[in-house]
Amino acid sequence: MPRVVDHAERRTKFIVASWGVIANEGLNAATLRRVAAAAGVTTGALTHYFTDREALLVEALRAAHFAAGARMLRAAGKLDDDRKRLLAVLEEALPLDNRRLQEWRVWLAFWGEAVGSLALSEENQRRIEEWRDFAETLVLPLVPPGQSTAVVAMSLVALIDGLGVRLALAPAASLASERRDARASIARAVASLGAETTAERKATQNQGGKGV
Amino acid sequence: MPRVVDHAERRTKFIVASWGVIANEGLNAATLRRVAAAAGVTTGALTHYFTDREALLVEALRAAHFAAGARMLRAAGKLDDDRKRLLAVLEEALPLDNRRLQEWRVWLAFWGEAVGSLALSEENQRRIEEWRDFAETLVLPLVPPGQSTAVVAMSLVALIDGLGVRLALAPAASLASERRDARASIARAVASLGAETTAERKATQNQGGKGV
DNA sequence: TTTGTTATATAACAAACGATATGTCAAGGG
DNA sequence: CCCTTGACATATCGTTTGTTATATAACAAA
Repeated sequence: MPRVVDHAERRTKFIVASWGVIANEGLNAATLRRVAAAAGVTTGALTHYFTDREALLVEALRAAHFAAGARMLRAAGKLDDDRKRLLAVLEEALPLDNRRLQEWRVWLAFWGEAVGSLALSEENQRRIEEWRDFAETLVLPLVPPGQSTAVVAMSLVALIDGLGVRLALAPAASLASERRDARASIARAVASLGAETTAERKATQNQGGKGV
Repeated sequence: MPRVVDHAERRTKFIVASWGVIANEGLNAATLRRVAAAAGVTTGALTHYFTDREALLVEALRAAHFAAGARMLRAAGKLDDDRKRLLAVLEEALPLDNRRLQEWRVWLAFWGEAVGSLALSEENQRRIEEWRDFAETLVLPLVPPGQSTAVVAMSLVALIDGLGVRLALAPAASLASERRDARASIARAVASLGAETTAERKATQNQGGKGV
């Protein structure tokens, strides 16, 4: 009897609409009216699928985390070599295209707001821990015996976060060159990581091969 | 004839009050009424010193940048050794005490809002460039001849930003251990920076003057 | 004391917000 | 054909916001 629609499809439509508003106009601009308008409907439709504004925003953040996590797992699965896999995942994490740039701006907006909101800070903390654990497994076979895997992984994660923030805030004019520098930065970090284990045995190979 | 007050002192009082509100309750909570109450006055006093809410916030951001910059310059001036100076400045940049933690949370809040506001993004961009230029001058004597100074500096700045974000968002329970890891992370980064220049060329043995 | 000027409190107001209630239309089973 | 049910638009309420206007208090000079 009821008029039938795809609930999941509607919800993701609103999620995507809220991503666009947040990334382009900031989290404050993501009002119920504004998000509904961006999705081409009115607030009546939006409140039909999300009880609260906060529920919408938390789900938007969660969905962004999930999408990014899925992409990174896919990037990791393609490669066999440990160092190449690490590099591929780190590159996948950076905002090197517009979709990922939007994602980073969404995260950035939520980070600022996470201070005052318990639900947001918990969701953020969850993502941070997952991302760090994943990085540790990737880094494990590459870390030299004398060093702490946790510290090495934390350093790489922090490097990605810092580069991501920088790219997310970069003006459009300098975005291309900043992206180039960011890729060179993580290439250097991964190369110097190997230099103390494998490359030291092979001696002098990566000096001209990968340096930028 | 006029009733005389110290204008600069009043303005900084409001700036400091807004820092506290932003760091503890988020940027959205930093309304005129809330900031005025945190400063112990009403909105009438606040609007007497700042034309806009935006003017107050921009000045709060600018003042936070200025305070941090002054601290880092002071940290740099104390030391002569290049590597020690770099490490000291990087440690000074991290949120290792409550005052700096508050500062980082203020920045984080503004980063999220900078997307939608031209004035905020410009002020942010200014600070990012100054910080990068400063890092380049510190890194210059330590970077090996084959590598790009800009990339090395960018890597270190990104590392600091990533660690700072992580610490700014860390729950109070794990803050102490996270701070320890962060210090280990930058110590490792600075040490590995020297390892590729002086140590590699001089065979890692005899370094009386400039050793780690 | 008087007077003029500034600092601050108080009050008012329109705009925008989240939330909710109500109305309307579409779709299918009886 | 009717009637139920869900999807959605529209309208409204109470609250909070930034901003502005007005009133009061403080204070220095005349």
